[in-house]
Amino acid sequence: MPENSFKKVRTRIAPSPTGNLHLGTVRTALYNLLYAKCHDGDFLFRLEDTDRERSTEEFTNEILDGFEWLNISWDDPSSEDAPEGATMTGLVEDNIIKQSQREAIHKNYIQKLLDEGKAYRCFATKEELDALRAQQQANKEITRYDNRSRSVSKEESDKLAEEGKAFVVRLNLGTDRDITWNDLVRGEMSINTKDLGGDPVIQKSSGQVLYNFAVVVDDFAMQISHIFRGEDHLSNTAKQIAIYNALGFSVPEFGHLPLIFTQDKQKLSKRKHGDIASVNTYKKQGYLPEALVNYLVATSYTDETIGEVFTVDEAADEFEIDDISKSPAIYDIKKLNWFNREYISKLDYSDILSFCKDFSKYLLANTKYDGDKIKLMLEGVQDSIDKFEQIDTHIGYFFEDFTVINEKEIKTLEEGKQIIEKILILIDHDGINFDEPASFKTGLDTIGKILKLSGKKLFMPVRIAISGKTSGPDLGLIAHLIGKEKIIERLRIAVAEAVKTA
RNA sequence: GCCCCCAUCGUCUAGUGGCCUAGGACAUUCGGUUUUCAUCCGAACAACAGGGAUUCGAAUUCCCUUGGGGGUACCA
Repeated sequence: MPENSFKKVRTRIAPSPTGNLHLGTVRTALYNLLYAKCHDGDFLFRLEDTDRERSTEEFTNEILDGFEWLNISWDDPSSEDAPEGATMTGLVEDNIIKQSQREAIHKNYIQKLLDEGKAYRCFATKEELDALRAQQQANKEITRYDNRSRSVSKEESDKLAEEGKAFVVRLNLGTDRDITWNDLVRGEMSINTKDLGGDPVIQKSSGQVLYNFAVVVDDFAMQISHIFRGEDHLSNTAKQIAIYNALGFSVPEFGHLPLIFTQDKQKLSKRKHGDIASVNTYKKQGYLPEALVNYLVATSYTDETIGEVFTVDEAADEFEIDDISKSPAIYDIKKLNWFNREYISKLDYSDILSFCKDFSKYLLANTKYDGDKIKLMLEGVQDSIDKFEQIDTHIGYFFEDFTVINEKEIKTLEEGKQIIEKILILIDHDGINFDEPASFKTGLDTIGKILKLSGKKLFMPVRIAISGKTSGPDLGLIAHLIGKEKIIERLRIAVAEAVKTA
């Protein structure tokens, strides 16, 4: 573990309730959680709800529900072994620290910086700043704030403020200075203050404190020792380190994680890529939280000893920050589906049943089948579903009649007409016992011998006739579940269809 | 524009100077098992972006080029 002055490893996830829970947020949370767990540290949660215009209660609940569904929980920041001096201000129910509860504290620190001359008021109007930018563009210069208000005297500044002139507060970054840190994922990092766009605003003219500032005050107050976040925060980190220094706080360790990309190699964003970025989508489609979590951790992280399929606890035992990749990971829904299948196939029947019930209109309205038959039915399709949303397409024919419209399938029916007719005769002579799943198959076997047919040629027409599909569980099982009467009906229809089109 | 980051099969990655004619997983294709289906098993396909340098030896170190991405707010 890298050394710093913090007494204990404490990490956090700090989502902002300005949108629904994002896959990237979850992955960031997971790596922070894993790092804390493998160092016997704490993993905390802070809600960054200071943007009053965009933050909503609805998003807050959605984020919290999402984490709960994923079984990601955080520690109590006020627990007995919390580091000395760690704040409890802003702590609300469920171990959540709300940033909006800490505004007074943020403002005190702004004032402190102002008093110490490390920050200053900037009275430049929007028009002034626009003109500056236009001028810089005309001169082909880099557009950035020129730190003009640094030179305003303290007296002047106080006077203007007293007169009620609007101002923002900016942090004095100094001149041409490299801000460096040893990034836990990327190694030595260095960003020059002149590339930061001028002295950053830390308090808006409305009096509201800005993200970069509030984060630093809160992270230090919470005694956060390690911060893992997306690499899109790289330049924020430079500004934040400057703020840590100005405030005289010890600086935590930073690690910048690779981003998740979409197929088109853009940052996975809710705005551009819609639902696929939102955790809720996966919940609604019937993914298992364990599978989603596993997939998310496994992109950008591999460990030979735990392999591909693992739980958070298993990963926490072996977690090494060095095993995190530096390059972005392209989001691959097929791989996620594979993970989900893996987890579904391992589920106990009671879980299968309860998930299927949540996603199936047929099971909801079921009066046809008893519990034993439902069990046979669901176990028959368990291995073939990617996500529970698909359940009804796999079991629909057990509940509802269908029409074969696919030309290829109709052709198969025609070709197998004789087989189907023979089965009907066999059933008519009580040659098949529908109480026995094996019986139907034995009957087919006999017919196959008579007609000198086997394999696909023998089975596929029957499969299509009784299920309307080319794949599914064992034929004997299907016949057993659907029952004599219905099977006869479907076989007769199939013969009629074959005749009609022949 | 400027700053920063990244670069191995289609995708996720293993690989930290010789064990690499580059390994695994997903996907794809083809076989086998299951007389059908699913599963399972086997196989095939397929990559070190390019150029220099260092070295007896480079996917691995350094430099350049190229490509991709991120940032550049009184958002978080």
